[in-house]
Amino acid sequence: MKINEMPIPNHLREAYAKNGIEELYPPQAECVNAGLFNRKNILAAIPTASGKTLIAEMAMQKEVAEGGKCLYIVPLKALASEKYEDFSGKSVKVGIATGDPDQRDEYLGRYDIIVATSEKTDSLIRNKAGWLKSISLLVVDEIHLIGDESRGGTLEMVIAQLRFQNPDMQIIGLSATMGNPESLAKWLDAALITSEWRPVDLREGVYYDGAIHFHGTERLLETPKKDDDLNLLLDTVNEGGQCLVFVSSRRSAEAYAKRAAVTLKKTSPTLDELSKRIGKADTTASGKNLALAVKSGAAFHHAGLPREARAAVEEGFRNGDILCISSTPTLAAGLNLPARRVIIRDYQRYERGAGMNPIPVLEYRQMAGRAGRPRLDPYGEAVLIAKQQRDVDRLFEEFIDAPAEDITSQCQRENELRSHLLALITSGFAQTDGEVRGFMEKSFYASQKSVHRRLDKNIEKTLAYLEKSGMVEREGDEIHGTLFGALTSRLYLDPESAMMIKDGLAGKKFTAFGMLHLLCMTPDMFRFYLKASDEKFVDKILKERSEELLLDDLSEEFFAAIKTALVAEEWISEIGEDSICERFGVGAGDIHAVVENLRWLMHAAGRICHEFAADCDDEMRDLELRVTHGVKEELLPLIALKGIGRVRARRIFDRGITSPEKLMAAEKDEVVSILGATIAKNVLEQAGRRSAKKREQELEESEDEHEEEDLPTEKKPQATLFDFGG
DNA sequence: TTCCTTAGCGACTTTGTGTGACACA
DNA sequence: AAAGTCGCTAAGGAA
Repeated sequence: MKINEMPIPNHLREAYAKNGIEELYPPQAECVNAGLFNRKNILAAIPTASGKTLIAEMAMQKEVAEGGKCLYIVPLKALASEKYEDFSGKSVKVGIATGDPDQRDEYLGRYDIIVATSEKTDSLIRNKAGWLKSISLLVVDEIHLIGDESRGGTLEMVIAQLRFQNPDMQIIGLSATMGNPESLAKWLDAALITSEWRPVDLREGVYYDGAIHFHGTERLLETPKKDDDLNLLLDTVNEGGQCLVFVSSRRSAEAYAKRAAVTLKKTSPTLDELSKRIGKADTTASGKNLALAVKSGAAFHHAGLPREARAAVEEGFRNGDILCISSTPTLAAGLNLPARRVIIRDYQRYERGAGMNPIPVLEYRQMAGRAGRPRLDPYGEAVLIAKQQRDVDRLFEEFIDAPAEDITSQCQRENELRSHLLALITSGFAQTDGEVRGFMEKSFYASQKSVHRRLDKNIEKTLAYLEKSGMVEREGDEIHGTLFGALTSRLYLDPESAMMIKDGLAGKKFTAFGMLHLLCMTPDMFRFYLKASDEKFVDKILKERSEELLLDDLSEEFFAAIKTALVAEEWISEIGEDSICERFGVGAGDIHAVVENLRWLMHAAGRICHEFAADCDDEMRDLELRVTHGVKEELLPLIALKGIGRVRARRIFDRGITSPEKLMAAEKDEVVSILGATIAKNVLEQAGRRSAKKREQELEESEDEHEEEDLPTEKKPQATLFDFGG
């Protein structure tokens, strides 16, 4: 089937022709035959790299040409930017919506195609973005994630809500291969396309004792000299290919890269440059290891690395300079980074309380699917490593020849349900008990199970919880959200988190550490693992600072929250990243994750306290700023200036310039000598404007105070959802 | 023989990833 | 449960 015959805009046809795309891949053609261009719903469960993006793009471009609007949902922010780049520059207006401040939500309506993460979409629904009603084509990438324990429920609810709002909307689901695609297709009312076809031949095999065993054939490695996992690497490198090695822990990833570097011993100016770049981006021990390995052509990749270091590794690999990356599952999903050979060394993973367990087949498929770069490699190889002879057959059975798992709906889980039911009510999808039930009756969950007793019971329980928490109110048959419930939903908080924040300060004294710890205890916060060596920190806190803590508990979570809060506290005490990382054994990337997470929760907590809890607006606002910038309280006046971060603020402050006003009063030459001419000029201008404005405000405020004094003090401030600051 | 490096062994430790708010001149 | 780290001892090689 030819691209020329497709009912897509001319400019797109030309763009494809320029890139040498003239013919559809077989699974793409099947989608067309199934009614892709006739607004039929489609579920394409086909392998990675078999052209899913092209299917979606053609459909979206046609839809836009006919006056429609498209939403493309992805699971990861990194994927959102990748797709945004893909779709941009082709005569349609493309927007991106993630939790990062990319673009303002209101402006999103102006775009033809909007790329968004599932959580951001959920949040947009809760905040009633009007343009969502005009979405006429919905594409859901990696739709099999509907079965993901932690995030599947959100995706399911998002799809259900969008369908409810826009009954005529076309849906295209793009999925990895899974066990029960029929069941998902049925729920989506979609034509099902399944295929194993790939543009590059994929050979899957098991390595044991000097040879890779494939179905039918085997490949002997020449003169193996080292450990198995290194021989497999050398074999590919000698042929001019690259390797991706999947292991089960960060430590293993780093160790492998170290060994690979010693074995490869590649040198090049580009590698030296990359190595330097990485050394700058990550100055912790882990970063030094990486820089050293990269010098010799090997690298590792995991979430402990800061973004820039990760990006450098990805770039080096894509350009062919780095010959191998050993990686935790960070690279399995997401980013498109194929390699000639993929080595799945660790096919088991530790799970808390359950010991080592084999990874799901679905995950194996995603790793194996990274093998073979289209148009660059003659074939791709995915190799599992057997430790004993008898494992060879077992690995074929368990992974290579195994069917992928079935996916099951996750939206009936209690912690998912409480958040999503609240959203249904506060955003107006359901106003009565019956409507809540009715909505959930149309869920994927209900379509999978014929008996709905459990769902009914969970709904009942959850509604009772929400009512007890003061998030919803009943009036006869009607249910509606309270102000507290509405705010919780709009802030995208788990109701449990909102409750903890609201009640946490009651009768207690505000301290920064106590607040941080409270936030670290909420289900919305990520927490560090507790190591044996961390006990001394935790003990010390319990002995010396338990007064500051707002909660009392002895659970493992509680201790993990102490560690996490300590990391945050050091961050806002201007302690260097390196020393934090060393003391707590975490990566630079982890600190950024904690900070990001806390920024969001701090903001949310500020709003909740302002409206519904203790009066500590100033403390909350200060702490939010301190978390955002990583500074002590004393630097807050300076940090308000653009171009002044934690480093520059500290430098000026230590010279006795402690506020914008003092900055104005200081010798110009001195300011220039500290900050440099350009920044100094910019900053001085800002400071001037600020102090003028401040004087004005103070005048106004003193007038206000006079007026307020006459009012009865009993009157509570109206519960409006206004912002701080300004 | 002495000194230094290395190999081997056992005890001990640790164990993936990711999304979310809001909006300033 | 399994991989990696660390510290110890024994072994081997050079001076």
